[in-house]
Amino acid sequence: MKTSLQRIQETMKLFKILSDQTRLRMIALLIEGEFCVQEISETLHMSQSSISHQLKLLRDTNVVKTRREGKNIFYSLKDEHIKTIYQMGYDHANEC
Amino acid sequence: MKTSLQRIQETMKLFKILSDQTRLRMIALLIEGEFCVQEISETLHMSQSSISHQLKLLRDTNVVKTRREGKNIFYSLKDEHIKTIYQMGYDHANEC
DNA sequence: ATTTTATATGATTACTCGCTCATATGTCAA
DNA sequence: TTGACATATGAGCGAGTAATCATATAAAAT
Repeated sequence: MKTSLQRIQETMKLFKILSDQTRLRMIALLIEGEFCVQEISETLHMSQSSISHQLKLLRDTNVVKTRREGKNIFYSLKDEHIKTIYQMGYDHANEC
Repeated sequence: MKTSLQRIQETMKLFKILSDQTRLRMIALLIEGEFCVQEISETLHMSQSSISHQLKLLRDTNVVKTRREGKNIFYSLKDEHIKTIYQMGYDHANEC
């Protein structure tokens, strides 16, 4: 049985994942489909290392899943939840 | 005309506001109604100063509005948007 | 087997952010 | 107008975090 405070902590963690520009850009990209690390890195114009670090965060919080294909590892959104919340936040933040 | 990156920045700012436990507890409280600073302070068991600092952030980002009544200043949610997003995040974070 | 390519990860650093303390501002009462 | 109460705010500190650099792991190619 979770306490009210624990539930708010879970909520906080979810929003924290979404409160970074790099991660949001990744999510926005992954909404479009499945991409490997170097594709993400090139698309966002960021180093392979920082992309990998952020992807690890998204993996650890169950936002994305991976699939290996040879040397490449392909990332995609784990489910539609994050997509829904992202789009809702996006719309609200930009409708004014 | 906003660029795609600017829109993501706006989205990031919105989620950033929601990515703190104290602010989430405040929002959860203000969903219930209108409260003055000391009421919020007592309810959350936090100092008047930290509450005021966080309320300033919520004011500056148009999440809450204020109303003075004598020595007290009453805070309430500015619109239903934040409430909707908060509840969606809350539900998603806690449904598993 | 060695090299090349793709990805992951530990350590370091610079920066951000939330709390606390002290103090300022504002309102009302005596 | 002085004091008490309510709120706001600036400075400083400590904790967390995102990018970088260097290096490790893993798969494929030669």
